[in-house]
Amino acid sequence: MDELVLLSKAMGDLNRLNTVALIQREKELCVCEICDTLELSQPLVSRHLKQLKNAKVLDSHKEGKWMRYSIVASPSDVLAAYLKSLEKEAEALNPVCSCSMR
Amino acid sequence: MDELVLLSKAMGDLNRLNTVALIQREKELCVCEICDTLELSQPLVSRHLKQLKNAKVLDSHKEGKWMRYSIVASPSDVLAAYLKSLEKEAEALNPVCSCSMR
DNA sequence: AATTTATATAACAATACTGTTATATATCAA
DNA sequence: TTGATATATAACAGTATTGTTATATAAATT
Repeated sequence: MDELVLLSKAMGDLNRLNTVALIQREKELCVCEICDTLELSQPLVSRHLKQLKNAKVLDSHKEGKWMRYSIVASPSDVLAAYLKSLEKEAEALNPVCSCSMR
Repeated sequence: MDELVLLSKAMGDLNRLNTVALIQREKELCVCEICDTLELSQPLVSRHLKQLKNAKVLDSHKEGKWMRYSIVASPSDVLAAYLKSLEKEAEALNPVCSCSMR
């Protein structure tokens, strides 16, 4: 039950929903791409990402200087429903402002 | 998207998740039954119910002195996933302390 | 080694949320 | 009509959350 509260809280913020939608659309993104695309400050995005990882929405791995974030491999049923719903929303978001890495 | 934020926020509290689980299990409950069963104060439950109605999780109708709450007739896909997940959780909750009405 | 770049964290102000107590409203019963 | 019951709302304290600015860490580049 606590897992479900964590997930719900993680999804209860527009910036985080947009972040998840964007990452799902692009499969994998680094922090600076999310900042630039959603026009959010870097510390803010960093903290949102931490919360989404904690709620088992996102995974991350380091790639040189960059931290790459992606959707977890096996989403829970509720998360899967969110992801499906966010697919449509993701179309409305800006194209990714690629950082030097891509 | 705002609807999804509203829904997520509504589900991001253990007392509200328990309330939804209980109402789903019992089909329909009045406020005092929820207070007694979950051992929460009446004003607190009242406010949680208002938030759940606002997020389109619950419906309500007046029946004499009582306000009866139930799950909305046509849940969104994400809400449907929550409800399915809450079915199991509901079993762990106390039996309903029936108010004079039942 | 010094500088730049990417990310994370800490400290803070502003706002939002939870749960409480007190009170208002509305219906029913005596 | 008076009192009791069910619910809603207002006011409040305590806590949590958001977004900001400043700073730390870590990898890459010069």
